[in-house]
Amino acid sequence: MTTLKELAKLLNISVSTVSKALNDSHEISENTKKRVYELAEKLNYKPNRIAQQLKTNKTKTIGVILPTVTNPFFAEVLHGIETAATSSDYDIIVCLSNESLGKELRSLELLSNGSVDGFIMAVARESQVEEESGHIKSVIDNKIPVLMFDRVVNEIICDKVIVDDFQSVYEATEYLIKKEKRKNILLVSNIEELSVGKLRTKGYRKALEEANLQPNILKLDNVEDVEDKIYEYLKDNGKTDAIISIDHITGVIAINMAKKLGKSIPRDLSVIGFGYEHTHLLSSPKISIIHQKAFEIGEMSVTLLIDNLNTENHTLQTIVVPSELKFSESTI
Amino acid sequence: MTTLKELAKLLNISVSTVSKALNDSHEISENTKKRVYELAEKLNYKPNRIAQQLKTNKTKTIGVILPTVTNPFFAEVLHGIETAATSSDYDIIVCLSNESLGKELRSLELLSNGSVDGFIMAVARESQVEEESGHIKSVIDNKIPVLMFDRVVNEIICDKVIVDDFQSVYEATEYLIKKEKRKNILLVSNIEELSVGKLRTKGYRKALEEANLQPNILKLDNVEDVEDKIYEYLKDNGKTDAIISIDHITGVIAINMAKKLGKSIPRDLSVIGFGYEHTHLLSSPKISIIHQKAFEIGEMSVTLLIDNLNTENHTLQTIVVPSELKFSESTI
DNA sequence: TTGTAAGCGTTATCAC
DNA sequence: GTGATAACGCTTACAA
Repeated sequence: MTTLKELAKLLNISVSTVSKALNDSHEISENTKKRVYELAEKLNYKPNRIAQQLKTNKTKTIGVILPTVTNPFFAEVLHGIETAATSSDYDIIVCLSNESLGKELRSLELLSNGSVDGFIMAVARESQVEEESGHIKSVIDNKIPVLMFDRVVNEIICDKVIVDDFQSVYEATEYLIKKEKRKNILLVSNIEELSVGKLRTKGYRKALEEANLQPNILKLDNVEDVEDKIYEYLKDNGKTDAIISIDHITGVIAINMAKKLGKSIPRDLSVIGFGYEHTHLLSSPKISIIHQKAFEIGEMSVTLLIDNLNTENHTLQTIVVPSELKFSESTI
Repeated sequence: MTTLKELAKLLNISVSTVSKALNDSHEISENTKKRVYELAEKLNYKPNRIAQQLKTNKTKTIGVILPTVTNPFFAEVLHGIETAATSSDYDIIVCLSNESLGKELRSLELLSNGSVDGFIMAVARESQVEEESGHIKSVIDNKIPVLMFDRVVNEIICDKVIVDDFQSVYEATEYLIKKEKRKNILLVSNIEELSVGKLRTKGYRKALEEANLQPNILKLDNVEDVEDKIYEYLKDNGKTDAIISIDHITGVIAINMAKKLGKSIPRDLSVIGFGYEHTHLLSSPKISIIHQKAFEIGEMSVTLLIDNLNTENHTLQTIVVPSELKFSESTI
């Protein structure tokens, strides 16, 4: 790679002159600038990023720690993060915790050595279950800003971008009760142990309580037997007239199982699930979805973190990104 | 952040002694080492990564450029890449081209300034359509190793990790013809312009040709009207007795549409699609899938690239990762 | 307008 | 066993 030194030597001027010329300093004559530009162009000179980082003590890099990226929600958030970061001239280093506390901890530690200016993260499942967050606190204590999104830790004070988990499910449930006159609404959940899962279930319970209806919750822990479990439940509980799935997959499966049992959707059964960009394409009849604005969550996270990095008196805040209830044509 | 200098000052010894002690040099006395270790531990000293990178001229970072990450295939590849990179002590900087040539070009350029030791990439759709690859060649000419996976450019000579696109579809088609005695096999495709799409279609054609059957190809360009197009096709072509989808989404939709038309699967219609980890969960009856080993592709890519980075006489190679034909219970 | 020199935090060479 | 010094490539007072 071409360096300033090489350019300087070839042009018979000093390194600092070259540096200033390339930074378009007013100190340098137009003539010299021109000579420098041309040679730099010719030799395809690019300032060494590492050296700049060392000098300025800024990496312009964000560490992004995600539980997984095969879940479309996190994939879409990553998309938003990458887009916003790029447009602010930041790079992102991505680590996947695979829902493991240990991996999350190691990633944070490894990148806390000057590799990144700050972190954007969603807490690993294990960290939430174990209620362990000392590793995150320690990063913040070391003056490296952290932003948490979606799955957050209440005890930790930092910027947060969250979804209206409680509210969206509350409203969806209320809609089923009031508009569609449903009385036996089943909640299907495979994320009960996550902060977001708890909030969503809470929203469901609240709406039912207000209508004096009984909650029915089907907890699933193993993705592989979801089909059977739902099928059995629907067979044994013929009165079920609506299903709310609080994840992005069991809703589609519920529709398939209901069809298998000869139920007409949405006449006999309404189904609302969480979903993202293409979820609706995969079910027929179309599932109604609570659409989390994952891309926007990613974008907002970057904006907020960068503000924290660049603003002297940044005030920590929690932003709630409202979800959008998207009714399928057939349900409405 | 604590630096060597600070440790040195506090211990009243020189920076170089501290450095050597921390690197467990035999030159340093056990006693000194102990004092250094303890203070470093206490002050949570971590060697500044940027300084090390500048010194060694190695970033231990891989630039990963993906067309998108909301496609489960690329998400899973990324998972494999992250896993393998982490276990080899490499970080990854992720850029998404969003299928755009311009973005791909800018990402490559931006990271070619010493930010990464090498690249792993799948070419953007636009780059393939426009047959533009000068930007990639120029990176390689600058002595930065590039590894391409899945979507590759034949003209560029570099390490490659690819899928057996031709072979897998050829075999799947052959299976439908010979074992299931299907005669009217439809190929559904929304990736016709990609190198991988062309290869898959070729495999299909070859198998049909050998059996003296006519190809029927339904090209879809807009995800939103896939349902209607498939529905119409199946309605107008009642003799269709098998469908091969060469992407990861239209197969599931085809099953839904066939059911809507009252067809029995797999009796009236066999469906084989491309799929990944959880694809089969989303359809009922279960779709048969050509399972691309996305995670392994990611892992292999990292292994091969790192070998290139660290081996003096690395020989460029192309690795083919065979797919696995997974028949649903109901089809077999 | 240009150049000198110090410094970012680390490692490595060489002297003491 | 320990320390002084230079170097990686860049930026930036300060000097000329």
